[in-house]
Amino acid sequence: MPSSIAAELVAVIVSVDEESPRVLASGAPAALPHGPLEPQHRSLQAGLRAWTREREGVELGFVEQLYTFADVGRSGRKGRTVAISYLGLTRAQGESGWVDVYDLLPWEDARDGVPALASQLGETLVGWAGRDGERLERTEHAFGLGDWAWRPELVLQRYELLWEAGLVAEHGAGSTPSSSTAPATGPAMLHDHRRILATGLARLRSTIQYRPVIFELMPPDFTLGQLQATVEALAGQRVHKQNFRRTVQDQLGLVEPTGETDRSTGGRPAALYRFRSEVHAERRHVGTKFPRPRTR
Amino acid sequence: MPSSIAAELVAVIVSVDEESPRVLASGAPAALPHGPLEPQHRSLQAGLRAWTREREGVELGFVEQLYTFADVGRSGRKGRTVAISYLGLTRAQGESGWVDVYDLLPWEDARDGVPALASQLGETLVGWAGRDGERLERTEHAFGLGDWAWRPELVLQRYELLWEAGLVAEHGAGSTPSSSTAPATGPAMLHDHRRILATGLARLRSTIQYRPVIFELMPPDFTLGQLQATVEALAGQRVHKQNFRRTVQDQLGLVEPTGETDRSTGGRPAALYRFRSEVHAERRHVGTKFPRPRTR
DNA sequence: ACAAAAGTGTTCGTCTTACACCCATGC
DNA sequence: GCATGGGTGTAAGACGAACACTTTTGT
Repeated sequence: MPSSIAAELVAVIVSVDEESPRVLASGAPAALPHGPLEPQHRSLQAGLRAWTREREGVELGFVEQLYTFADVGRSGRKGRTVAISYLGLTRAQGESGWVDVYDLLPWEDARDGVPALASQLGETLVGWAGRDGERLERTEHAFGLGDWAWRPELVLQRYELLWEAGLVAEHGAGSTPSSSTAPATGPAMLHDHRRILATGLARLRSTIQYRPVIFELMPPDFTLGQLQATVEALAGQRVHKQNFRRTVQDQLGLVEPTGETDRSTGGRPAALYRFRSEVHAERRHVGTKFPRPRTR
Repeated sequence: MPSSIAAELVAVIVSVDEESPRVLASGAPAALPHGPLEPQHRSLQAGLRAWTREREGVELGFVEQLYTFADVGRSGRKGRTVAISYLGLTRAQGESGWVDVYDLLPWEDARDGVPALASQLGETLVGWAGRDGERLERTEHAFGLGDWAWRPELVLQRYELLWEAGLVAEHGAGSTPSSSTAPATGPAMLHDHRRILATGLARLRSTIQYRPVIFELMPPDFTLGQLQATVEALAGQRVHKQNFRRTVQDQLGLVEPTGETDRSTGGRPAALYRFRSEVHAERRHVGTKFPRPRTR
């Protein structure tokens, strides 16, 4: 007979502010929206949507299950708490409650090259790894050292290395990083919420490469420049402009021009596009592949 | 405060018998290994390994969380049961308890072309979809109809369509498929275990394309022909021989010749290879991409 | 000899990345 | 005029798929 266990939902709700990705979080230490499973909802996804609408006033577009965390001691409570985490996307950029993702994971924004903080952390981890070949290889792989290129989607691998090395703070469990030697790695979040956030960002960065979920984050009408800026904000990486435009337009039928233009861009007016809603969910597997500039 | 809920683990444990993939299952209706979360295990993965070793006598290699099922009524029990499902790979081909995956999902083996059963089911689903454009497009996409190619990894999409149309039996919930018109779609499994199996096969077929987990299923020494047969058994699809060999060998450092040969192949003796264990887990992201023959 | 499977060399075409360049607007 | 971002054509190259062919065994 199954054991009785405390179970909760934790949500990584993401929107984009043209410049940077934002996540719903509140309190001190910051906490992702979370709460118990409500028995009245037939499916978890439906429950999450209702719950986010009622409690946060946010209507979700794309929703995807992330991971179920159940390690003993993951919450402060004694005994085991199972957390089923979800990723949700919304274009509602409602006023308050949003936190810049890169304030919480400050080494993850590589739009202007790999940030100095990431390089410092990589070096620190190389020292931590010492003679341990596996640790060293994981570090070089995750942080783009040696022969490896920086790969934006390895968010979780980077976070887990930092956590193992005691370089990131987690509220409650574990010790504070030794602030003398180590660089500042951003604020702790409640329990393991920062790990859950890292899981969500990793998944999102992977997903936008092969499914056009990016449109869930855009306003109804947008320019290709805005679309590119949104992709770059999430990916934490620049993409090749000309090829990005082509890729999007060649995904025949995914977007269509509205006929209007946006003159506020500071240069030539940009044509506005909209996502073609006739495109059904399954057709959308074609994805928003984006060409990365060959850095290195 | 989190609600108290019944929680269990369900495992999709896979091995390959050169000819066909096998999964651990037992009983009537067949059930995947499952049981309550044991409070003594710190992490779920560790728990699953210990649990599989003790109860099934199987030592797992690769382990990965699949999905957490929590729909009301998914188990026979009243109220909600949360099932955290895992995929595990092993080379231990121990005697009993193994069931051929394609006995349970008989439309999924496309090694000799898309099976007649899959085509029949596709046609039946087209009828079921009727004027519903989204259903029709999902069906054509999942079953490789119209302009779409058959994609082996869409296991779950196919299963869910069949389930929605009432064409697969699930034990307890739902009705039996109307046996007069519909083709036979294999035996029911306990509760939603066949759906969980479909989730596992889908994940496995995706994973082998970009991570060399295939080696977890091979004996220590193997020929490239055996390796190819194993990939084909899982993928449910033939691959191009010459390019497969090259791809494997070009993944420099992934395999190395043992110097021995296997003369039992019926033709020219085949060189034996082994997986290079010096290759650490993180390096292994390079993957076992396999070239598919261009069918269509 | 011939069947059968192992193994090698090379061509062809597509898709990714990059480069070069023109266009339309505000200041 | 010139800075700024929008927008198009085309070439270099990597990679995937296919073809043609040789090698080594068992019967």
